[in-house]
Amino acid sequence: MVIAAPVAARLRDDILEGTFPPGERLIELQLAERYRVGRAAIRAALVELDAEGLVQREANRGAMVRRISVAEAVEITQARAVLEGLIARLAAERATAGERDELRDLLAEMTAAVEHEDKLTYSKLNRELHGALRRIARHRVADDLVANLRNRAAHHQFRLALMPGRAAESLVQHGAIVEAVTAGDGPAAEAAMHAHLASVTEVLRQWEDFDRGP
Amino acid sequence: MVIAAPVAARLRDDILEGTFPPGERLIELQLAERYRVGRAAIRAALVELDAEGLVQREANRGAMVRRISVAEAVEITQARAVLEGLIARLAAERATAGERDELRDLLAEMTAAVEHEDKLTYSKLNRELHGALRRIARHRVADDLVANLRNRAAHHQFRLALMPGRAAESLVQHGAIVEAVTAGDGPAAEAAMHAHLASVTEVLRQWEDFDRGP
DNA sequence: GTGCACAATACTGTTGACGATCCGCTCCGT
DNA sequence: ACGGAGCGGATCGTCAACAGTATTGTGCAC
Repeated sequence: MVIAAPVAARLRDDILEGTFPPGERLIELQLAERYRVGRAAIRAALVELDAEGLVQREANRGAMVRRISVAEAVEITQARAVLEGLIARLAAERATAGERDELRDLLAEMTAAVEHEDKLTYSKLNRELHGALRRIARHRVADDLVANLRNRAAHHQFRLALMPGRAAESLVQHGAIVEAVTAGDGPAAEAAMHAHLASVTEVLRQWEDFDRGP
Repeated sequence: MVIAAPVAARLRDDILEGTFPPGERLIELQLAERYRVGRAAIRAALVELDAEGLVQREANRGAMVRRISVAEAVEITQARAVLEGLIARLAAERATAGERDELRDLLAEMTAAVEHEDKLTYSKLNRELHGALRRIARHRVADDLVANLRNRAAHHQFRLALMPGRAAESLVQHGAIVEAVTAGDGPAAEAAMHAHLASVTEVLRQWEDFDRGP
């Protein structure tokens, strides 16, 4: 995490933004040339991303961008649900006045984005809101775990954000979360976060049925 | 995870069983000789264990066994609480008749261990019970996360197991968990698991106050 | 035309050596 | 005695070359 950080970070970004789609083979020599580093640095980065679950490695067969099935995305979202529930509860207990304002501002921007039907901005603000909660909760362990889980399911998350009507539904749920957190009501914030991610899980489950349908 | 697996696994075991205590420096050349492998394999293993949080690496300064503060152990236990709560709930929903018997048997053995004041056996059965629940829940993502969190706080966990009277208190809580799971009551199982790990958190918090006391 | 043995290829895994960096220690000036 | 510059040992980071293994393509027999 320390030494290969620059290379691993660049490779991670490229994977997350789709430059290397799921299933793409990651050949050490090509990556070494692309990032202008030695093969050793690439190897270290691949080991790191493998441990993160973003990359899959097989002995003597090389590495590839990990494919996340919908079923696995459901599991990831369930794990996120309980962890972000914890984060929401702590955020409600620990938020300062300034941080509460910040959350309300973010929610206002999200509302505006929905009104303008700007899905991309909404998706970005969505990430920012969840990130703000993690920062406010000041819980390093949960923060790291959630960041990793989010990355793993990033593709499905993106697909979800583009669904028609999804942003509006999501906005209501985020409103409930922000309301509970700013009110300092931990249990309500946790419940609201659970409800939010349970609804995400539901959508994913429908895809699961659809994807393996006829 | 794949190729360095054998070396990483051996090193992990040695760290967990205390052969390399927290703070111990892990020098690549020494480890390479100890495990009869090249330095490259050691490097890969260290990167992997770094990502797991068991080892800390600094550029040009080498690796050492990560020290986990009591404060961090509290965070780890909180994260475990919500994840194992999810596991307990799923286990309650998914356990077969045979698996329910297995849980009851484990609980009976734990009761016997407490009666004989056999802390070591109790600790081992404790791990087995939590492991059985993870297996029964069939939730790969949560399983992996919890396994990792458990490893990270292993030392504190061990210290906890040796506390006088701790086993008896723990037994009651595990009884509640097993009862809820075998009854198929998901929410009750989740609540019982939360209560159990909340009590662990409480003990850790007392240590935190004590450790940095006078 | 089809199936199988076999060779060519492509990539990974490993090794050894070299250069870079950091830490502790000594030495010297004040 | 004290503090800072300089030196040396220890250890990591990187590179180039080689060996090993899986995969692909080719030719031959039938």
